[in-house]
Amino acid sequence: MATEQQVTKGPAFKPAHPGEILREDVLPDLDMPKARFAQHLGISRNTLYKLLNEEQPVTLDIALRLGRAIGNGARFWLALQMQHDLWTAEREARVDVEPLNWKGAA
Amino acid sequence: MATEQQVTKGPAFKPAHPGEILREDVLPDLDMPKARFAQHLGISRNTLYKLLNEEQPVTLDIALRLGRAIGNGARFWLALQMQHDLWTAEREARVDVEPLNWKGAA
DNA sequence: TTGACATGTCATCTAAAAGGTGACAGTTTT
DNA sequence: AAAACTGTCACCTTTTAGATGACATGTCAA
Repeated sequence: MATEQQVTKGPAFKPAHPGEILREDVLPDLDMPKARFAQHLGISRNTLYKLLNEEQPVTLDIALRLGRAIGNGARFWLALQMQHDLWTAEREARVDVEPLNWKGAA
Repeated sequence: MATEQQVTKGPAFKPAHPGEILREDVLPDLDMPKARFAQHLGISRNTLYKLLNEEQPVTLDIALRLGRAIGNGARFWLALQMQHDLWTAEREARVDVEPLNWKGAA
């Protein structure tokens, strides 16, 4: 019999990068120039730029800042990033590890 | 009126570091020397050591490996790490950011 | 029209951190 | 006793988040 994998099957579609949410949902409603927004968050204009362009992830630190500023908690942004990373890695990364057979196995 | 914070109030107790779970729950039941376990995961003995001693986090990469080997999916280990990081950071990190008032605010 | 601010974008530097290698002494197993 | 496992360290390398600074545009009010 085949050794079944795929324990937690993720969402069918690529979860949005936090930058997307930020760029498409938050920023438009937020009436504030990006430059000032960055400044308000206490990060550099450049970092915000990369974030919005999905070139850089939402870090723990940045999640905390977004959580405070926008008001939905750090967890939201961090989880969002995690979903995204997981989804990507799960179908890109070539991790060659065999499932172990042990007492506590499912 | 006071500007209410605390959007997602986390767990009351410090969420376990993945290393703890690994060390206390998994490894004992798993009948295998740590050295071999590390080797099986495709990581160095040293990295496993630091992980078990909670000196190093479960990375995306390592989460994938644990997920495969142990059989509960990467998400479990990664989320575990996130909980832990969040909890810690939320009460250690001094992030000085004001809540914004905007259209889409809660 | 000129100046103050905004933007997109890049190149560069740094500080941190994950992870490997190699070593050592000590213990357990065969 | 030899072989294998352990805890633990001191490195070294590579990657990466993030800052700074710069430049060319673009917009807009005075």
